[in-house]
Amino acid sequence: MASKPRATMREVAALAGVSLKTVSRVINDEPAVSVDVRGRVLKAAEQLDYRHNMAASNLRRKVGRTRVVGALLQDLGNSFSSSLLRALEDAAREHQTAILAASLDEEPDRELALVADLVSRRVDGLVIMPASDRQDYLDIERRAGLPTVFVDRRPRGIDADSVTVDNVAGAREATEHLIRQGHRRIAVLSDRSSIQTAALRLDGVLAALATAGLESRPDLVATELRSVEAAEEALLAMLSRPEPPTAVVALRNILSVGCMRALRRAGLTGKVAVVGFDDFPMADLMDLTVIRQNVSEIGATAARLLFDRLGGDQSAPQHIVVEHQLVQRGSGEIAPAY
Amino acid sequence: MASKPRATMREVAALAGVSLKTVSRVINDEPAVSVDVRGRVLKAAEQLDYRHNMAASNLRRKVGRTRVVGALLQDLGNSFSSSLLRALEDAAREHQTAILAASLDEEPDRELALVADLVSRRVDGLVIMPASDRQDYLDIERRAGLPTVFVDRRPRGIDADSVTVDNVAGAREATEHLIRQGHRRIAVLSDRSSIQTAALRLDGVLAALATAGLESRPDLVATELRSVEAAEEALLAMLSRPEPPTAVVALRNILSVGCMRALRRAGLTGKVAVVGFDDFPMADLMDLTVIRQNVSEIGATAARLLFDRLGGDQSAPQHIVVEHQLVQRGSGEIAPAY
DNA sequence: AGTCTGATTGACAACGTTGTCAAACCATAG
DNA sequence: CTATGGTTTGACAACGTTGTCAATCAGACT
Repeated sequence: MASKPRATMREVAALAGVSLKTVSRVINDEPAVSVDVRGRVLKAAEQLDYRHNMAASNLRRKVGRTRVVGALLQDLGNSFSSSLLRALEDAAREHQTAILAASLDEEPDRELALVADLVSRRVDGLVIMPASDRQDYLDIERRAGLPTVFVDRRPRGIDADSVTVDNVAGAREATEHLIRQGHRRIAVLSDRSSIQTAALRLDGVLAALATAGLESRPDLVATELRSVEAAEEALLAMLSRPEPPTAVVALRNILSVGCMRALRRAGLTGKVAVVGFDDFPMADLMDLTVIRQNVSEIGATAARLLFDRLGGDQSAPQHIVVEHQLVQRGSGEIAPAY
Repeated sequence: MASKPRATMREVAALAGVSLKTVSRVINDEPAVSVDVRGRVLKAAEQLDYRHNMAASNLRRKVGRTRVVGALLQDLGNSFSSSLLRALEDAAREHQTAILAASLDEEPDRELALVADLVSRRVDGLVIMPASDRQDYLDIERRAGLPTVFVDRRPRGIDADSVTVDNVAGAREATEHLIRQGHRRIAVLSDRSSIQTAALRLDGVLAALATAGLESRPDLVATELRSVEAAEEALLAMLSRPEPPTAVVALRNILSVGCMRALRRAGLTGKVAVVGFDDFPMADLMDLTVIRQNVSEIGATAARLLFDRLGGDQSAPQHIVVEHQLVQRGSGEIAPAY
């Protein structure tokens, strides 16, 4: 338990009877080392349990890459963020790069703090699903050579790469789909309106309603819903009012879950139509019709942009919009009950 | 785009007209600095966009902690791993520690490679859900002062802290629950048998069957199931045979999903009883009865052990077993149909 | 004025590694 | 035997920072 400090190249060199620099050469597989010296060094390193110190190495190297990128996502526990992280990881692995991951939980302060932390750790790049209003504070870091790719949300106050979906169009299509089934009283469940994606999706829903000549009914629009439970309660309240909705658009995966729970509690599963935004692992088992974002593709694309930048790509920032898709599974194809 | 290199303390010192060491003092909030010097330094640092370099700092410091821990989990995209990661993150944040996360995908080689990588990055500690048979290779690292906590699976060939559930008991209870409903032909869906948890859970099922005087029927035991699809196909095959199962124990979350899909395709949802091992976000909406592991508690406990060790705790390794729970939601309480 | 005290500041070495360059070595050719 | 040329090796500085310690300074006291 005494925890002896780790051996350094200096100690390996002493044991092998060579200079420190020769050890460095062996460890880094540089060519100009005779076979027996190489053998002696490796043996000494083995005996002392030598482990290369990447931090020291990076500090000294000319082009010191840490081979770490930061991933600042909304909530690593949510399937959207975790799927994204997984896609990033797979891409990063191909570049021998590790990922420092953290959750922002829609808190701008945490975003600032975590970016500062990652910068002081000198990560090679950043993938961020921002919680803040404006990201102009990142300009300094980008100019200092920190490539940054935005995912899920467009950057504001700064021109940087982004990978998003067309949230307005997706939400519009979800709504139009329900309108086509004959629905006129369509409820909307949305997240905090300060969140860019939430606002855009709500816009899309309202646009579709307006186009169809349906007045937007405040009593059927619930926003600022931050949890499964909040969505559940909000929808339950709507369902118990005089003119209940015959269909629901749930604008985020956890809101879809709350929605399904509410319908079940009200005994209305299969009676009230639902279209959700975001697909998730079990959605098919609940017959849930959704607007699916291809999360793997979003992640892979973001990683590609990032590593292209790290490879020296200096071209203008790109804003890639990944195709979404209406996946019909039944819940969205239910006709109005009354 | 020219990406000027970041300013160093030396440059800040030059601009502020003080020595490098004084800048260091200001940046680290050390006391013995006069107010006006402090002001000059901060202004210079601001002007040059100075960012502290943690790697260099750690290298020099006496007790150089990187304030990074590694989390080697099975699959960051799976809800079990991602929930665990989230719990670890929350605990780590309280210790101003970041997390390097990676997926092992049940590949022992990747485990070895990732551990080596994390060691060379000098992470302060390690949380690992191992993919390998034996982890004796970690002994060297532990002796060199790398605290290691195992989650979900017990260590083998090495004595280190662990946080697990009682897989045998959990699986036994799941099976007994079905037996109590009168089931005699109980199918089992299990993962690769080389995976410790899979093997233990299967043991638990077989023990329960044996105790109840039910012979284990090879035609109702499917192992080596690595995906939702594999589970789905395996169960579908069983259901189409002469003596189909009247109940199923699915020993992992994705296998539960495959199971539910198969039942739905066979038109047997609600007819065949199911108990799953592992809860997951939508399980309640599918009426799925499960053995729930308290994943947040597992993660929080693992983090507590780890940070206790980092705080100097030298006591004997602990093996904490977190309570599991049978959550009845309907699918497990269905009586045999024939 | 001279001395002391405590606060402030800076010079220098060191953390573990790699880049640079010159020295030492070896074998072969003349 | 010496000159030549290539291969192998090591001394030294440097990366950006902090620990150590000594130097300087201002003010207070004799």
